[in-house]
Amino acid sequence: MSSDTGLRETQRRRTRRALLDAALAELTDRSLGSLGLREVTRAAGVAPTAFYRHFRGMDELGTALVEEALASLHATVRDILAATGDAGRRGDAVVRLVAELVRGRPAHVRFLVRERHGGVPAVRDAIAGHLDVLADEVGAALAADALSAGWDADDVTMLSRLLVDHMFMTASAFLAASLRGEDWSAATGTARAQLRLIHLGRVNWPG
Amino acid sequence: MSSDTGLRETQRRRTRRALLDAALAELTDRSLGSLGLREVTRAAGVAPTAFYRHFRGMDELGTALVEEALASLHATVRDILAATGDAGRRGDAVVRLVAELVRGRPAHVRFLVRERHGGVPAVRDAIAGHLDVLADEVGAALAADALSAGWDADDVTMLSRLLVDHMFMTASAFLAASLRGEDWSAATGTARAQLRLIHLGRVNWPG
DNA sequence: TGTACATCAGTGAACGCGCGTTCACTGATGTAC
DNA sequence: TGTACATCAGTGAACGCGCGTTCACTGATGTAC
Repeated sequence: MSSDTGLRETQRRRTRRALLDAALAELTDRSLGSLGLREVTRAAGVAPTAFYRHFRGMDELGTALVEEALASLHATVRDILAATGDAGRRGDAVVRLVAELVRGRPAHVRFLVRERHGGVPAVRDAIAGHLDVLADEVGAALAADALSAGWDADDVTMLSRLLVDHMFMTASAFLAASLRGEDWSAATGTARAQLRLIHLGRVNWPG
Repeated sequence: MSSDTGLRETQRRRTRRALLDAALAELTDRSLGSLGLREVTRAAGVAPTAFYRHFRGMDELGTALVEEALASLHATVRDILAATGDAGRRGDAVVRLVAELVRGRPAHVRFLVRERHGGVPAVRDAIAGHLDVLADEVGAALAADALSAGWDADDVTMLSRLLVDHMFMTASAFLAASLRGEDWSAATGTARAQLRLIHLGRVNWPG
C-alpha cells in the first residue's frame, strides 16, 4: 500500500512546498494575476512541466495559498474568541494576536490582503467565502456575550463585519510599517485605540 | 501658438481618453499588473505604438488613473466635510455620498479598491500618498468639531484613519452587492449602523 | 487668402523573448510473489 | 531476501503565440509670411 511517509511521497511534498514558497516569495511586491507558471518553477528549481504534477494551473496554486493563509487566520480568530479578560481589554489581545500572525507568516498575510480585492476571481471568491464564515463565527461569539442583550441579528452582523475588516486594516498597517522600516508601536497604538472606540460604541448601542 | 482647442489637440485628448477608458474596462475583473499595453491599445482601437505618444508605460497609465479616481474621491470627501446636520446623522450623508460615487464611477472606484493593496508599487504608493492627505483633511475637520474637545492629536488621527478606511469598506460592499445582483439597501444599512456605532464611541471617548 | 515649411499623433513592419502547454521519456520508488 | 513488473514525479525538447519596444513612415494640422 502507499505509505504517507514513503520516499516518493516525501519528495512530492517537498516539491509542492517549494512551488508554494517560491510563489509566495515572488508575490512580495506583485499580484498573483501577473505571476507566471515558469517564474514559479524557475524560482522553485524544477522544470516547468513539474508544475502540472501538483496544480492544474496558477488559479489552483492560488487557492491552495488561500487555504494555507486562512488556516493561520482561522487559528488566530479562534484564539481571539477564546481570549478571556473583560471585553474592554480584549481588544489589546486581538491586536497582539494579529501582530503575531503578521510576524509569523508575513507572506501569507500580504497575499490575503492583496488578493482579497485582487484580480483573480477564483482566489477572490475563495477568500470572500472564508471571511463570511469567520464573520459568522465572530458574530456567534458576540451574540453569546452579555453585552449583546437586546441586539438584533443585523446589528450583530454589522459589528462582526466591522471587526473582521478591522483585523485586515490592522494587518495591513503592520505590513506597511515594516515596509517603511518603522517598529510597530504606532500601528499597535492606533489599532488598539480604534478597537477601544468601537467597544465604546458597542457598550452604548443603540445610543 | 498651439491652441487648447485645436483639432490636433482635440484628437490627441480623444485617443488618450480611449486608452484610459479601455484600460478601466479591461480592469473590471483583473489587476493592473496583469494588463498588457497591447490589450489596451487593441481595446481602444489604435496601434500599439500610439500608446507611447501618451504614456511612458503601463505604470504611467496606472498613475493617471489614480489621479482621475482620486479627483472624484477628493470631491466626495469635500462634500462630506461640508455636510451639515448634527454629527450623529452625518454618517447617513457619508454613506449616501459614497453610494453616489460608486454609482457614478464604478470602474474608478473598483480600480482604487483593487490597486490600493495591489501589485504595482508606483500605483500603490500614489494611492497611499493621496489617502494620507485625505485622512489629514478629515482629521482637521474632526479637530475643529466641538465633540473633539480634549482629544489629543493621535486620537484624532486614529479616528480619521478609521473613517477613511470605512469609506473603502463601504465602497467595496456596494461593488460586491452589484456583482451579486443585489440592491444596495443591506449594504447601506450595514454601513450606516457601523458609522453610528463609531459615532457613539466618539461621543463617549475616552470612556 | 495662398503658399511653403514644420510639427507630431498615429501607423505598420519587424525584432527577439518568455510564455503555457503537449509529449514521449527516464529512472527512482513501490508492490507482488 | 531477491526478482520482475508497475507506478509516477520530474525531465527536456518542441510548438505556436502574444508580448514590449524600435524604427522609419505618412499625412493631417499648425505656423510664418
